[in-house]
Amino acid sequence: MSEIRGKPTIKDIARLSGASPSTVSAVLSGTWQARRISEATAERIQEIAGSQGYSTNMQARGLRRGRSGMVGLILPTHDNRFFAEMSQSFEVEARQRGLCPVVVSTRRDPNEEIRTVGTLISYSIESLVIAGVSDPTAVGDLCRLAGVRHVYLDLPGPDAPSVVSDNYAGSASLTRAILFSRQGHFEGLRARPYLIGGVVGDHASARRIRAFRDVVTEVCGAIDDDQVIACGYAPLQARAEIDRLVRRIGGLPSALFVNSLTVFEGVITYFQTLTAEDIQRAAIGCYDYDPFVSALQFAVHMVRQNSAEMVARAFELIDSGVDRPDLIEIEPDLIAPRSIYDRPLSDVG
Amino acid sequence: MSEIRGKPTIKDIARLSGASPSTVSAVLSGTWQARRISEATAERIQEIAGSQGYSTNMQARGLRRGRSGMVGLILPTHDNRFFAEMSQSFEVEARQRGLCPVVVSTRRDPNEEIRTVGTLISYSIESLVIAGVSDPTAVGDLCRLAGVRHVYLDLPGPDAPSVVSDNYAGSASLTRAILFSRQGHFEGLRARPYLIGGVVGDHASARRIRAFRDVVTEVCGAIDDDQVIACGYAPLQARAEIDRLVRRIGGLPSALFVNSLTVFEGVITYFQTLTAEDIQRAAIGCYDYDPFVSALQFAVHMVRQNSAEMVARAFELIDSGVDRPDLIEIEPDLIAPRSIYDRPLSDVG
DNA sequence: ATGAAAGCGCTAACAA
DNA sequence: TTGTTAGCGCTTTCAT
Repeated sequence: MSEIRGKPTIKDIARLSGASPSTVSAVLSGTWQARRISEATAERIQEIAGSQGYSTNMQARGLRRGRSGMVGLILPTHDNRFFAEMSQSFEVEARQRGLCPVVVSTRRDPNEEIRTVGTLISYSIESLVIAGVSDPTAVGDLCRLAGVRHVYLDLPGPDAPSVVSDNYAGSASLTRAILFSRQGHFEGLRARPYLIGGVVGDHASARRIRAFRDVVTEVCGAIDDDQVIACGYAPLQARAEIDRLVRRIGGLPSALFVNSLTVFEGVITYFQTLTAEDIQRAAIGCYDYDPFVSALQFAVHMVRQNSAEMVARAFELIDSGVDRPDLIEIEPDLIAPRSIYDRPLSDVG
Repeated sequence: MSEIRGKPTIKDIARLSGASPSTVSAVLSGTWQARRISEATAERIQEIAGSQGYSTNMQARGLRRGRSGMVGLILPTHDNRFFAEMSQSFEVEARQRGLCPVVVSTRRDPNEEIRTVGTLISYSIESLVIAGVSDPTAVGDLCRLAGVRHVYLDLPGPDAPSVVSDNYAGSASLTRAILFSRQGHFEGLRARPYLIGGVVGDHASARRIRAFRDVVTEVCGAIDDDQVIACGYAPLQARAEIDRLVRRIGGLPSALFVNSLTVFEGVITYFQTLTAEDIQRAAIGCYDYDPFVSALQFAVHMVRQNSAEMVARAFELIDSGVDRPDLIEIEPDLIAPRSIYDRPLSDVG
């Protein structure tokens, strides 16, 4: 029994089994049926490989085959229920395909985005799911140059297929929900509904804002530009803006549409300075879902994007090799306040 | 100007620049000072590489150098504020070191754990941070066999250094906090404090439970075994157990120590069936922090583990090459109810 | 049914 | 200061 220095390689297994490296390779990579290697040989090799603790060196395989077996997911941040759910689904889909999932966050920072995509390309990522980057064009260019198949998620990109939430439909439902659960006794500017958060330039916000405007116009008869406060997604900014709004109109409005969880974090921060009654009088909606938000001291209508479905569709697009910049919209669910228990909980802890 | 078929390689740049592949390699991998290559040559090569959109093939480099430049983090789930914060810190630390972070979740599933670690090893991961796996011994064995440096996080392992929260201290503070904010008018079994969640066998739970018992004994004079319900970390299980408890003792107890966010998710699920008054009468504590929990309709004392510090220490251990199974404990913070705003918000959205 | 040999892109001796 | 060469571990024709 000859000694092996480090991790066993195909050569070691070949020597130990009396077969050639190429035979061992075929057996260990599962292509031995096609190469018509005898079952006996295959079993012997697998036996030895197992007992030696052999595991394929994916760097070598990747180099030789010209691909790596890795798929990437780019997120703005892990620290958010919506994106975290995406990660979970992404891992499931990747593993189902025998691929290695690599999830990275880039904090909506354009430099970080291109640097990170560059890194992934260096590692010969096979395909990339791009969720919520700030500069899809730059990222897409990099991918195209490197021949990396890619799909946009959540926010569409210009040069490849995109899977997004049906932002118009979701926003329309949410807007209706908060409008119809408004309470009376609001006067002046406070009687009007407001939307806070998001970036006017981005597709999701644009659609959500349009739906908000449409529904508000339909229900209330009119809408002013200042009822839409697209102050980005950062909590701190949102807090400042909600503060300004409250000062300007003399209190919370009758209805408030909060455009994403991160914005909601900022808003809730500000709410702590108000009394519970003040808050409870307002009808609050949030485009995105978090189970704990479901249980807050005031009712929050939420839109839960179907991240599992979105990720699944993204993978289908990658599998099928489509690269036209189609836009696929997935309808989200409207979640009634305090209805956390209508949906199955995760059994993971 | 000669044509290049696919992605440019070092050979292409060599040809284009009139230098040799090894010179190009030295320049492009930043070791050219040591090789005393002239600044002029270096600049010329960098120029050309830039204009050709060259990027290092990390699979080739990794294969040649015998390491990959990747570090891994194994989590139970992304879908949890504590672990999500870990991911964020992990990425920062990894990138600071020029490494590529790979974060994967394994859902506390022993098979998934070993399969995933196997995959990472196949990819020649350089080191691994292992947070909250169910079978540290199996995972550690794999790493050791493959010569992968590793550090345990959150839950200690037997064969390598571990960085964990100071569970005893954190739990003692939290227990005190809820005991001292109990309200009167509880009789019989309901007057007693209870702890729910966790696994008796695991280090974190063991320490937290011990502290809970010590402090309860100190403050209340005694504690019964049935005041500790170590029912695992799964939300569904926790819901069932809290339900049983309430039936058994006739309502919520005066004080409830919830051992982790996932358990809290289950508990809050059950709370929805109670009235706000019922809940508000109980003093609730949660070992772990979530900003939205801070804003619930009832006060929750929380322990916020210092995940940034924990991750930083884990990397220091990896950097320094220590592999004795030392245990490093990082003191967590006690967060008073509704004090979300004492801490800086993320500015990421 | 199996082996020999070339080569993926890069780096590190060793030469010059 | 730079070039030549060998080889990391694997896969894949092509031969037999």
